[in-house]
Amino acid sequence: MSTSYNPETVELTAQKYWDDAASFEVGEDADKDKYYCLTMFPYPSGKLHMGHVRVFTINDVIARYHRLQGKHVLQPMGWDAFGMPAENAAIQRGIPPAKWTYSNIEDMRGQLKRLGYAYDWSREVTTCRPEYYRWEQWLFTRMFEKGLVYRKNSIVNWDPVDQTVLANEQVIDGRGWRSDALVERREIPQWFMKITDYADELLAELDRMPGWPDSVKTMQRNWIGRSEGVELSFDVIGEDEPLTVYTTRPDTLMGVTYMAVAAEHPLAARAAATDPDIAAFIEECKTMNAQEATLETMEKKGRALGISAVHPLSGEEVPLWVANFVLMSYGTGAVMAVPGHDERDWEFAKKHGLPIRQVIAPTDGSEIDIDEAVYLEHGVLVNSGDYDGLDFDSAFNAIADEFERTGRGSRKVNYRLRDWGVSRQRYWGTPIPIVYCDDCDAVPVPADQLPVVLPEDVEVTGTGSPLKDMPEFVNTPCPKCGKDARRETDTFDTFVESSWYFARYACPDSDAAMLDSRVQYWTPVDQYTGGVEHAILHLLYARFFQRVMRDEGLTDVSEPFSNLLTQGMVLKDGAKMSKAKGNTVDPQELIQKYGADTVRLFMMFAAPPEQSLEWSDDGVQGSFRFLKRFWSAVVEHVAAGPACAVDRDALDDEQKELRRKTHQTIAKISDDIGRRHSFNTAVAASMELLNAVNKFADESDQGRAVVHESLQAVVVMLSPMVPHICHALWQQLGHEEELIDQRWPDVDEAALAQELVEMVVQVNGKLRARIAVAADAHKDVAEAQALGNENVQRFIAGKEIRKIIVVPGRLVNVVV
RNA sequence: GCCCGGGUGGCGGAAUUGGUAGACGCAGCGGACUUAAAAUCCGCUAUCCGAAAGGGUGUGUGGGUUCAAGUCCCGCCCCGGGCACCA
Repeated sequence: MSTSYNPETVELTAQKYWDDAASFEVGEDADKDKYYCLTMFPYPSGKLHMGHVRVFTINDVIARYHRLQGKHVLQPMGWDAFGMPAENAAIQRGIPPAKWTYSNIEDMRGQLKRLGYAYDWSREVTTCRPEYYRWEQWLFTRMFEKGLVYRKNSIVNWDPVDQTVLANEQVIDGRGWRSDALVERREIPQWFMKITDYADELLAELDRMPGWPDSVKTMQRNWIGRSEGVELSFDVIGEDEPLTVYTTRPDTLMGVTYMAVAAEHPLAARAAATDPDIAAFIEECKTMNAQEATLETMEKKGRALGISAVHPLSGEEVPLWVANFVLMSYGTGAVMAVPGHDERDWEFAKKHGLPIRQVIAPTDGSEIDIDEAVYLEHGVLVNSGDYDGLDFDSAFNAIADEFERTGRGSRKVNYRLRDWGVSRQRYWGTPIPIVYCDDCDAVPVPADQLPVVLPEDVEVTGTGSPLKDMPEFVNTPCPKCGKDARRETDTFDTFVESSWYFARYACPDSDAAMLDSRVQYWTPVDQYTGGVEHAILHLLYARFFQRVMRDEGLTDVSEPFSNLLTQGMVLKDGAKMSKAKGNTVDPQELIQKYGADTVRLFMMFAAPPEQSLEWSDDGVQGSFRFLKRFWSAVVEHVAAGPACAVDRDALDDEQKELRRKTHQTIAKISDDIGRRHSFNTAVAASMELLNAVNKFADESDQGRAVVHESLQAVVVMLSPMVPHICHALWQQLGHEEELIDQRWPDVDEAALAQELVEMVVQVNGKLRARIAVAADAHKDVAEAQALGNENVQRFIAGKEIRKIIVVPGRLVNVVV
């Protein structure tokens, strides 16, 4: 073998070996301890970007590490192949979405292979294939039978020029991205999945998921947003139907000075019929962006409707308003307003000159001015008649009891979480398996008629819907009565595909059922890795789907992912890499220049996985330099002839010291990778050990033996990150058996023992000296040695020692 | 606006349970090798004062707790992610 490091030769050789030996294809072996290591599968956008390289490398390191720990590891890969970019490419370049997608998959698979990831390619899953999506169509029809899906009207962004529905990101400043037309809010019937049926379970289980980051669990808790409140009704003067509202603050009920309804509310519509100003306001609300971020930050506007409700406790009349921040689709489409104790109500009242009434006072008896500032805390009731003096809990219960007694309201648990709207008015997605019949209404497609195949040979123009224009797709007999009927032309949200692919990897070829018994062996996923941007939606939908599959009897598992690692983005010049900013770095070019191992190493070394990673071309150079040094250290050591075994009793002090460093490093890297996922410090520790080996110039038998032990350990421990070079160096070190089948090195506790340890001495918390103390020395000995130190004496001379703190093996702090 | 993160040398980052701030690497500076350059190797490198020994300052910002705070608590500023049709 040549003495200089040639990454291309080394990497292609290793990859060919793994390929020929099918090293990473795994079956279900009941005697082995399985480890399912998964990364969020990519959208096949055309080319791998650095973000992909980062997350895939992180996951590959974890997978290869666990294999060296003796686990039976499954690491699959596949494609989240439906989605908008394929349609955009079709519009711009006239290539059918299917053709574009399949060709991207080919390219990206090649790139992944060149990076040397330990994937079981025999399990590859592609979501735009009928053999995949037929099973989610099937599950949808099962959910239909169980009443877990339903149809209701909901709002979409309608582009009146292109006659099409736009995604939020396609609406720029209220206008369509292609047509520049003013986008309208339009209500259309859409399919929903009842994720709220599982809200309690999804929430409760978070407390029993130690393998997930607290930040993600908190985000999901807040997203589900369980609240306990009271639903109560207000009579409306001149109306038969009372107005129902939900509040979590019934204690502030006596502070209600007005109420607000949504623009689409029937009461508002009735008022608009006679009042052109209200009609114009409602019209204005139609062009309003419905995104939560916009709703919360926009100017709060409203109009008085000229009608009043009756306060259920005081009998007082409170005016009714229509307001742009109340949405018909959330809750009852109406809210009670307590300007004294709600931020938004306070601002609205100030703006429109509505009365503000204080009904809560601070518990400590201090005075507040409700005209100056809103008071949001829980406190003691005032100006509330019989309820005066009660605290939050007593008032809540007293008022809730009163409403339940009179039948005008009841306690209610509410969730911020809304049901999952899965309908998309797009071509490139899974057809929703429903047929509309004039007699039988919406009929699910029977299992034996699935899949409903998406026609792949289409022309996408960006105007209208391709499926609607295909009579051969749309026209079909009703599965129930046989009469002429029409297929649903909407497709699923692509989050549906990504909500169960992790289970399908266990049995990708199962053609008799969605999942088969192999799923019992592999799931749950032991380690799941992906971007934080998926912390809520994808991960919550996947947790929901897992339970739906469980309740369908397909699996016993409730939680799909035991451990979760959320990785940060790859930045360049402080910003996310994007074509628009022109700050992208092509992994392909770097691999050609330095090899896959250098790219992988830099990714692992430059930042801890959870943080964003700042790209640096110079840093890549440094990683390449390190691999060259690593290569020559091993090659030169081997060239000097064979090394004998370490004889622990025959080592001199320096040999002992290198050996201590070796075993300290083994302990550190094991912890860094296995427990902390701190790959950057694991790499740094390897560099330190290699630096120590390079400085160690002892050609004696035991000297070479100790070096041999170090190098061997580094080769094994770096192999999860840089598998190709380690594969070659392991052979250089004279091994016949393959590195991927080795075991992680063990720590020799005896080698860690130290006679002297360094302790620092502080005076009043400031570092004044370092002393060497026997490792097993008593506190008093360390204390005496510290006080005897010359520099310490300078700072304590003539002062009274008030206290001495000794932290064994670490420091002595003298307080004067 | 709300929820979740983050802020440490010229740069990426380290400091794991409140106990030596700046490991490791990059860049820079000095040196060796070379006809020269590249590559490689060796040394220095938070900052200020000092010849040195040593000392002062220092982890976005203002307070607080503690013998001891990058780490814990309270307020503020800035940056990033998510907010239900980007994936």
